[in-house]
Amino acid sequence: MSRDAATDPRQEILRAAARLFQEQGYDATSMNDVATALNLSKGGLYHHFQSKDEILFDLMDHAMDITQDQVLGPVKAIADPEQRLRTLIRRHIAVVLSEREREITVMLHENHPLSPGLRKRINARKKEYIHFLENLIAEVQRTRPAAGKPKVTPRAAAFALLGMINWIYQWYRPEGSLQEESLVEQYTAIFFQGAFA
Amino acid sequence: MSRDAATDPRQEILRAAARLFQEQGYDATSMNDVATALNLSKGGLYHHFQSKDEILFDLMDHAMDITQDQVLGPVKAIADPEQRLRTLIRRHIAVVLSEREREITVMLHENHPLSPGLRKRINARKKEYIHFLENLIAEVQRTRPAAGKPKVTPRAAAFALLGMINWIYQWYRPEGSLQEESLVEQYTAIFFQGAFA
DNA sequence: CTAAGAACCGACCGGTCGGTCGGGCCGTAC
DNA sequence: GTACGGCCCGACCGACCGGTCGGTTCTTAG
Repeated sequence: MSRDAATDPRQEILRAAARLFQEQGYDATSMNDVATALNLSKGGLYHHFQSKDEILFDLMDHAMDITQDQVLGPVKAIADPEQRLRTLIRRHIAVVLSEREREITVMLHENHPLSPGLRKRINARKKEYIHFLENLIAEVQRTRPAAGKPKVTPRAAAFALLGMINWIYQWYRPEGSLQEESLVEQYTAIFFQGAFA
Repeated sequence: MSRDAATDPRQEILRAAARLFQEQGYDATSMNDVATALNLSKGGLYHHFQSKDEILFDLMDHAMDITQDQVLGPVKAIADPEQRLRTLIRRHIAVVLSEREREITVMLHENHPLSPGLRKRINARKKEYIHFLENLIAEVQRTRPAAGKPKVTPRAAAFALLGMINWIYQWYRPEGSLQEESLVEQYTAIFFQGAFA
């Protein structure tokens, strides 16, 4: 039978590594740090992973899985384009802020040179997300009869939205005054109507 | 008499280091790399800087100087709040995209642990920028009589705008189809009226 | 019980890193 | 001339890194 996810050693290692990479950065975290955090020796750690890069890749790939499951999947089930976009914003912010899903911020920040093959796989998944968002924005634009033709291309709008949200990890502190729910509403308002509506 | 800026060895070193840090990252760039890029030995390099951290700090401090000179300074001279904000967006984007000012992206991306004292100085300058932007947005909100009270706080709007712009370095390629002028107009439009105006 | 394989340990390796140091070169002052 | 300081070289150091390896312990199937 398959492994219980809670005690699968690879999953545990990935969780610990994600925490350390997020706190100290990938380069500043040694394999010894990861092993020690798990009450393991470095040799023991290498029994489960072949290399440090493999850990990073698995982490990033897992981060894309999370995005797929928590954002893209649920969102695709929504019929109305505008509601679909609003939900995407809400869920994307939720994933970035999630304490449990530290892989996401690691993936957003680290751009350590993986082997070209692995790098391509991650980039392909990122691009898939961008294109989905781009198409979704284009769809919403079509349902909203603007006065003239819209000034903003779906592509630029997609990058702007991703920037707004993906930058949050740089300044957000859970103990701060700006809470998740308020953030979702305000960012949604800015993207749909601007900061001065 | 004071040094000519073009031949000041410290400035030359900072330029070279900025280029390498941007291309390969701070950790992945050795002092030997920096020295070699300048046809210098590592020992010679250490004649001008005491440590690698000192280079990084000077780089970041210089990046804040550039922001001061190229963005904050010129913008403060503009009387009309809305024009002031529009110019800030334009100039902030210009600085992030500037090929000559690589210090900026290094500062945006690297968060290597500097000594607490140095770190505080950089953070203080960043906060000063944020507060200026926050106040400017509040001022524009006052000049624009919104229907009800504005839904968006100046603080959230400031972070959203900074995220949009500071994230650009993650995806922008000068040879791409989206050019600086178009980017400025579209980002400005999104921030003022949303993506669907 | 035994045997086998997974899990793990800890010593170790080659290499690289940031940083040091003693000394050499060279323009300038006297 | 010579003494001196700025500038620079290149050999070197200790620490640490990612990764390896031979061997030990634990688990489990038969």
